[in-house]
Amino acid sequence: MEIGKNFDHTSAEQRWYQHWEQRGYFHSVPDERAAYTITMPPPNVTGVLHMGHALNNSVQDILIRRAKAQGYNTCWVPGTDHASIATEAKVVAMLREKGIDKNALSREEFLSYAWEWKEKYGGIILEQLKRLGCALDWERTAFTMDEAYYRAVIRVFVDLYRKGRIYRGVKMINWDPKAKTALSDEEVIHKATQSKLCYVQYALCDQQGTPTGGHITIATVRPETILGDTAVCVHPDDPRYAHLKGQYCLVPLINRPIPIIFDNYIDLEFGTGALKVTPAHDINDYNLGLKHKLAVIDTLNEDGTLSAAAGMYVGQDRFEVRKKIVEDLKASGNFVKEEPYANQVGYSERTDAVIEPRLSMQWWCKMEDLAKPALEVVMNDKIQFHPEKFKNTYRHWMENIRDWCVSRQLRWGQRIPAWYDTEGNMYIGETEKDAYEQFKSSEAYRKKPETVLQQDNDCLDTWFSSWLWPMQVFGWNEQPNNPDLSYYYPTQTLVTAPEIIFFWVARMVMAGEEYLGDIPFEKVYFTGIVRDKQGRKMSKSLGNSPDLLALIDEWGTDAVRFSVIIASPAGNDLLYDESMLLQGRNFCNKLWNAMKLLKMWEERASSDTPKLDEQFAVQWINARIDQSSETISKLFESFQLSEALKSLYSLIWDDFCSWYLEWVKPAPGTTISRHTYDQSIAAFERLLQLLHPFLPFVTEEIYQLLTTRESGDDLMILPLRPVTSPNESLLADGSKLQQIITTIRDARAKAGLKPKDPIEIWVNAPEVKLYQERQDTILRQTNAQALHCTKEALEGAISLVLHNDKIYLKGQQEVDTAVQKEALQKELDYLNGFLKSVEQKLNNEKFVNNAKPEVVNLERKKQSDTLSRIQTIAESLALL
RNA sequence: GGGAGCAUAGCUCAGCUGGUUUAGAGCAUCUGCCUUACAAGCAGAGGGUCCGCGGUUCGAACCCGUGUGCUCCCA
Repeated sequence: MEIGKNFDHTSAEQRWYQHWEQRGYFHSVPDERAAYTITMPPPNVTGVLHMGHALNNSVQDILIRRAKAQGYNTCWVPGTDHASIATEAKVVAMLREKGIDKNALSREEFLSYAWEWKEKYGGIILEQLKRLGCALDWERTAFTMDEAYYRAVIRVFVDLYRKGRIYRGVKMINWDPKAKTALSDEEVIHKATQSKLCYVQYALCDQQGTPTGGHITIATVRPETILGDTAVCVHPDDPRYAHLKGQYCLVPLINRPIPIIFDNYIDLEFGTGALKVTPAHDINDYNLGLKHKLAVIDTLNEDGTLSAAAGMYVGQDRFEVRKKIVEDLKASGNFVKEEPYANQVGYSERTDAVIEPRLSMQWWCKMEDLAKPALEVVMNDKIQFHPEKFKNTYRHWMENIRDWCVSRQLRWGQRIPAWYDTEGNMYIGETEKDAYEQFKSSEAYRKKPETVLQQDNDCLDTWFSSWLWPMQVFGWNEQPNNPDLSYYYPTQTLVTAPEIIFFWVARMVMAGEEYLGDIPFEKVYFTGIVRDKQGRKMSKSLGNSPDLLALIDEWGTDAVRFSVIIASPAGNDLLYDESMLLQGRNFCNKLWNAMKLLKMWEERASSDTPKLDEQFAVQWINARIDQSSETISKLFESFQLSEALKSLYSLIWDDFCSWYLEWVKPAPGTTISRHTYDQSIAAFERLLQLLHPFLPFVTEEIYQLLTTRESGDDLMILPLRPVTSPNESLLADGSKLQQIITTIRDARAKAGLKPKDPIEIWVNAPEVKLYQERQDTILRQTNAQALHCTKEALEGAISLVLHNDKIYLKGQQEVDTAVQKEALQKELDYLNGFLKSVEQKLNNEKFVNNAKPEVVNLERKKQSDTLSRIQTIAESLALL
């Protein structure tokens, strides 16, 4: 195969993904190995790949590929979430385009459109994950509305109902008038909003509504709710209103008499200290209403227009009415004034409509008992959170948990398995047949056996299905003891965004504990939030999220993965900067070129015994790889993937390419020993293997091109060798050799010597072994002609000091002693300053007495090292 | 209003239970190189009041207090 100038990501990505899949590397079946399992957070079936998915799934893929190389039986389960609100909105919009009104359709008709939509668009995001290189077990792809999954959700609902944890009741809920559905507290986004605080006066009256003279002024930001007022409340200790005990006042415009009540809930400082009470439209007012047994007048329809109960403005939008009523209050003389007021207003996460607190009959799940064990397993680290700080967030929520509103006024989802007879009696069962069985033994049946039961119209919250994800993807409902579930559950790691810690993470823990008596995952890694360069969260509405597939097309998957991972330190936000793509692509190219270089040597390999310098280089690079492997293992344990990638980047670029390959590179016209060549290939393979989880395509492609492989010899499944401790003395020698070379190059550059200007090196050092043994390498790397050891100072030479070694360089030009002096003097000044700080410590009795002996010894060693360096430099300086 | 977190080079971040230096890396910047793998490159360099103030300690980027600024979560 012809090797191109650069890495061609387009063909490599297609080829290798297909190859891995065909070879069955993605699929897992239980065996004797330990399992490493991840169930992917199912993206919305409506979704398309965005930066958040790219980060999240790159991380999971890295963990999976690494675990596979470590010998685990890895299983990464893909799937999608039916996303009731988002999908229903999409389907409604599609119908509207076709000129079809959702409400004109029967449930069955609507659902058939919804399924049609799902079949057509629902798999897009999963296909996109293939482009990202994700090693997913496609044979296990799950969907939260699959038939079996549906049954599991219904079973859990019925079970919780029978345990008394699920109940039906009227409560104040967050109503989304646009989607016409209830939202949980978690789906409401509070935003600071500039509102107007209106002061309105209510005329005082008697119980019958006859004005008694005078009035009371209230303040409100929601004047349109005035028509639903059923009381005015003041603080019992407020002297301004003490005389109004037992009195009434009139609701403006409609002149309904309402009582003035007293409650210390009132904030004396706010507004006028008098609060209008609208139990139907405010949660606090609702609670006041319960306490004082106030009437409830619901003045709003489900679409946010005013209802007949309002008596005025019927059918008009709440925000229109807010404007109109102010005008009408002005006309009626009730309006006092208005002032600007900054408050928090709730918006729907899905539709961005202003949330309306609304009383409504909903299904609820009691959380207290479920929360208890779920809190405990996180607090005692049976489930580990990374970063740990999220334990606090988790505990805070769990300890203040409120009942979960599990019903949604939608059709797309699991329909609530409750049936009603004509008298409103309720029968809960997994099937309609169950419900009829119950009905048949009821009093209602005896009276009216011909009754047709009606099923509840609502469906369940999507999270009420996804909380079963890690169990149900392995067929929990069909058979709780099935081999897959026993083998893969608990899963090892969950990778998700902190935003859904309550929605999803907490609830999965609850479901796992409740139904399997075990945690669903051992570790949770929370990734950061993806932000743009300016620090703004990437979102569809801001339009600041790049088109991922376009990025992949242009830069390649590996470069995209590189850019995403390198910029996201464990658990911190990711500030996405496209310049990282360039770095990623250049890195792929660097690898490509290293391969090209090695391949060029192949035909120059000889049967000669390796030179000593080659042997050293091979041993050294392997020691460096040993050392990095150890570091990387530790970094993986704490999910420090960006650090791991950085260390690999530098190991490959600096140590392998810039140092190692130069050290073993055969001079033009000469050969390389076969042994060294093979060892170089082997070292490169080790590097590719370590890098593979991060950049799967370029590494596999190069691995395959490096040498002829047997079928099935693929990098993706190559077992990683166990971590061994590096040979420290080799590392020290390598590092010293690098310093010698860098010091000489630096001096050359500073002295204005061109790379081609010949020089000779003299070394006056206490220990010259390394200089002598690695002479060839030093000469080649510094473009020097000869290296001599000496015990004398050399006059008229460039004078350098490295630790305690004096190095002299002699070229053909005169040496500028002034520059030399300046450099040495600068170094001397630094060392003197340093020595002073060390001696300050050592002269401090308290330090010598209190500090640990090894710390004191360290300071002593610093002192003597520095003293001898100072002496060495002073000597060199004296000769200039 | 309640809670959590952050502040280190121009940018993004490391810096473990306080002691290997007068604080590191990548990117960006500057200088010199078209050296036959790579200019998508090579060889070098410069760059910091570790947010301010106070305290604990023989010793503080690190611990405590406080102020300032920012972010997130909850109400």
